[in-house]
Amino acid sequence: MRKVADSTVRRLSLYLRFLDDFEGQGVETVSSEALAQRGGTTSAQVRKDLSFFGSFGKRGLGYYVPELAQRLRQILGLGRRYRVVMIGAGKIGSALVQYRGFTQRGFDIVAIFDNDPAKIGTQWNGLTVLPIDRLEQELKAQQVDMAVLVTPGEAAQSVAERVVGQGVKAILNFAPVQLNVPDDVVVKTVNLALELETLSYALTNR
Amino acid sequence: MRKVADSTVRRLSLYLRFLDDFEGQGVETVSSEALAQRGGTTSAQVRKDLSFFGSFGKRGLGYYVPELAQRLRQILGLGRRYRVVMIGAGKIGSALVQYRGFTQRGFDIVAIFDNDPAKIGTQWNGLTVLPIDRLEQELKAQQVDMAVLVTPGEAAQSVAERVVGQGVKAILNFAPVQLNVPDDVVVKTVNLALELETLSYALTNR
DNA sequence: GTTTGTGAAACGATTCACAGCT
DNA sequence: AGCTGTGAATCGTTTCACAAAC
Repeated sequence: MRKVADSTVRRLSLYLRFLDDFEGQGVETVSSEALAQRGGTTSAQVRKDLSFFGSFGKRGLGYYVPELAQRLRQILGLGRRYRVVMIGAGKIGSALVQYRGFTQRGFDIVAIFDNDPAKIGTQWNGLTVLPIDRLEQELKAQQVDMAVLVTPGEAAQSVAERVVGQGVKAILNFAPVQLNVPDDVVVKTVNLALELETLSYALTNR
Repeated sequence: MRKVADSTVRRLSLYLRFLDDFEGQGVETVSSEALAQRGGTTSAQVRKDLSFFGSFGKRGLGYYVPELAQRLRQILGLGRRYRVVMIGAGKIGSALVQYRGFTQRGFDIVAIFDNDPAKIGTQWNGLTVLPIDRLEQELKAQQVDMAVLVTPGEAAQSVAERVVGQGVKAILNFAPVQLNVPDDVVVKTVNLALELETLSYALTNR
């Protein structure tokens, strides 16, 4: 089952959200065409995406909404909760800590770190901001699945190395730099400046 | 020059950041290989990316750092400033308003809207939060290039239609929904839940 | 009759490899 | 000799189209 395109996984995640909506509206079955329309893609694309993982539909009928949702949750690894540490208690970090979607989707923030003495010791959503020196100690003390990096660009690589050194295998990176990590570590970078620049490109070239 | 892949544009934006670094270090020329290494890609990729827009290098030598940087700024449409409105003065909105990278890269936030009476009238980084009812009026009064949407999911589509109705052609969307807009409007969606789910997928399937 | 699941075809992006310039 | 610029080859993804299932 290896080697499924990133674009496919992202679409699965979208489909799951649509299924949740459909389920909320009491819809029982859904066709690949209906999912496609909601997601701005084609029915063939939907079926192909799903086909990498099995065949979940009934011909002539479509997919049972709750069943397909359940399958997708399983495929995406959402049948469990994840323990997440946040590194950087600045503006974006603070917004993320309070973001409901995190917890709702199964991601629990279990520690927050910063190196600013003014922030260390303050309370964020029930968690005390810890000094960054305590990073290794805390990662050893509690099992952690992911790190969210919200540090300045200069600090990001070194922090990444420290969390990777403690066995963390997934990083969500908001620092505007390209992180260098071993092959068995997954990094997703969200780079705002880059998104803005693709918009400015699109506005310019029309 | 039409029809350049999104992935190409994103890489150009990365290269530009590397060139800024190189320039800061006083490096005068740079090879496609050097840029490639910094960006985790290949020299052929770098040259192909640039070749869509012209030939900026000298054979046997590489590229003049300041010249190539200048060219990339031009290609990406960064030779001017953009006027941006922010819609939604919640946690993420507030973090974004204060984010330095916005202004640094040429994007000026010129108005902020919300529908929460508790927020309307408060000051955000020198701007007064306006009631969302004033949206059309303000968009008419001042030329605006982009809208950043930081509303709840339910509100996003309707707000998008309102800004598009006033002629805005670019939207940066942080609401976790798929926006439906006319073909001549560009939307970039940053969907946190989706990024988290690709990470969880990656952690699960190894 | 409807809709899935999937090989095959079409399309698009990346990599190769080398001729041509400096 | 070194490095770019670019057609040609390769690889990966999306779309087509239809037989099989209900």
